[in-house]
Amino acid sequence: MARASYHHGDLRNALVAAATAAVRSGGPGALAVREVAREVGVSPNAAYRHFAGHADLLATVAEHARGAMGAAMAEGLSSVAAQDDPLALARARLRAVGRAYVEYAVAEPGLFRVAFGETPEGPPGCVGGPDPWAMLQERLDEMDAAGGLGRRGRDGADTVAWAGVHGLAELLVGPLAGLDERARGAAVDRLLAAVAAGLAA
Amino acid sequence: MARASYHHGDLRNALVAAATAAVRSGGPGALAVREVAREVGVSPNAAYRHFAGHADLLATVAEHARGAMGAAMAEGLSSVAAQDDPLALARARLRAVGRAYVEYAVAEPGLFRVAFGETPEGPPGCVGGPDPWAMLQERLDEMDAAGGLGRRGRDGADTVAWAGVHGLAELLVGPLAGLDERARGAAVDRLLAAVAAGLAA
DNA sequence: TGTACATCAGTGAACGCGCGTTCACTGATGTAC
DNA sequence: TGTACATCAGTGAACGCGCGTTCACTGATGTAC
Repeated sequence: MARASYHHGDLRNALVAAATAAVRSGGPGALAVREVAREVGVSPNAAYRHFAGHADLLATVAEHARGAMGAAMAEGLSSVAAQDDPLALARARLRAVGRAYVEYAVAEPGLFRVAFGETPEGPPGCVGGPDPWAMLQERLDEMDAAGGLGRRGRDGADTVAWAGVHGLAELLVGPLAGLDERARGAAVDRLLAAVAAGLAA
Repeated sequence: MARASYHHGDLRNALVAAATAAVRSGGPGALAVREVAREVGVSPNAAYRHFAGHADLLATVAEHARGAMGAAMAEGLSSVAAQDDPLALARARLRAVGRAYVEYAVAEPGLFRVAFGETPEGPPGCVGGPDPWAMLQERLDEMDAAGGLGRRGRDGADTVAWAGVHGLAELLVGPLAGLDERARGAAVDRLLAAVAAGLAA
């Protein structure tokens, strides 16, 4: 794995990849500039040629994690069967992105934490995939157009939907880790149904 | 602040208090055994007379934080006006504990994070106040008795309710910090309504 | 009521560690002529 | 086509730091007789 030449050639990407791997297996706290550099086979200070520092590297990992989340949601969305009833379709599409969100969190707890955790002052941003937040907005617009949002309408529907899905994801990754896959699936189903019902009321 | 005698007299509590203050202002990552000891005016290793180590101290802080959350919920509950309609009452009581949950999180983000964050292998536990989870269960039992849980009934209602409220709390403390108080209040109201509607469906 | 002694709750010093970051430097690359 | 030179992307060594934890020890407390 030792590189032949003095110049790495793709150090920035290599650093991001190694940093992502660290966060993936140990969460945000597991990211250390020195260790990432070591992993890539480069001296610690080489990283400073590509990132302002630790916080910058972590923020970059978060951007990529959000992109990956968006990609997972897009994939979930793409497998929703077409349907004549526009409301049923809109609901199915909203469910699909919601389910993908939770499943991504469970599959990648470390990346999930860094993607949507303490966001210190930075604009969200998103690299390598569609923006999860924008995808949610589109689903809710569809719901609205299909008449799936009740008395309270479109305003604030985004926060409700995001909160439900995000909360379940957090619980499944934290206090409710330990639920087996069956129980987890049931919880996801019930929560998604409740969100739809809550929005329709 | 220097203590007169060689023995502190109440070191364990003093350490917990200092540790709580540290977490309160900087989150879980801000807890350091040495600094806590310094704060209390005691040598670092004195802490090891009362706690197995860093993790034990942090877990103790988390227990107290959960107790404080339970206390906040109990207080919210106690101010719900009596009412003839049992279903309306049950809903009001559920809303009250839910609102208190979110408000506690916003008021004490550091403690909230440690209370319900990564729970590494320990049983939850709860000191200094009622158990939040138990309080939620009771509310849902009341909802059930009053006929407020719809087709899907009591099973899994706890996860749905907790997820909604917990998710909103996380968002308000993370990506949606920055919402002003008015917008936050509206989001809480709408979410609580959606949860009730979701459970009733 | 006094005293010997076990126990407990602290101290002081040190261990080894890995971190983020900066300094002055050098090997490699590519561009202008 | 060749060469001087600016620029870029790395290196090596060191800075100071604070951490968790352990060691052998000592001052204070309380209990049995």
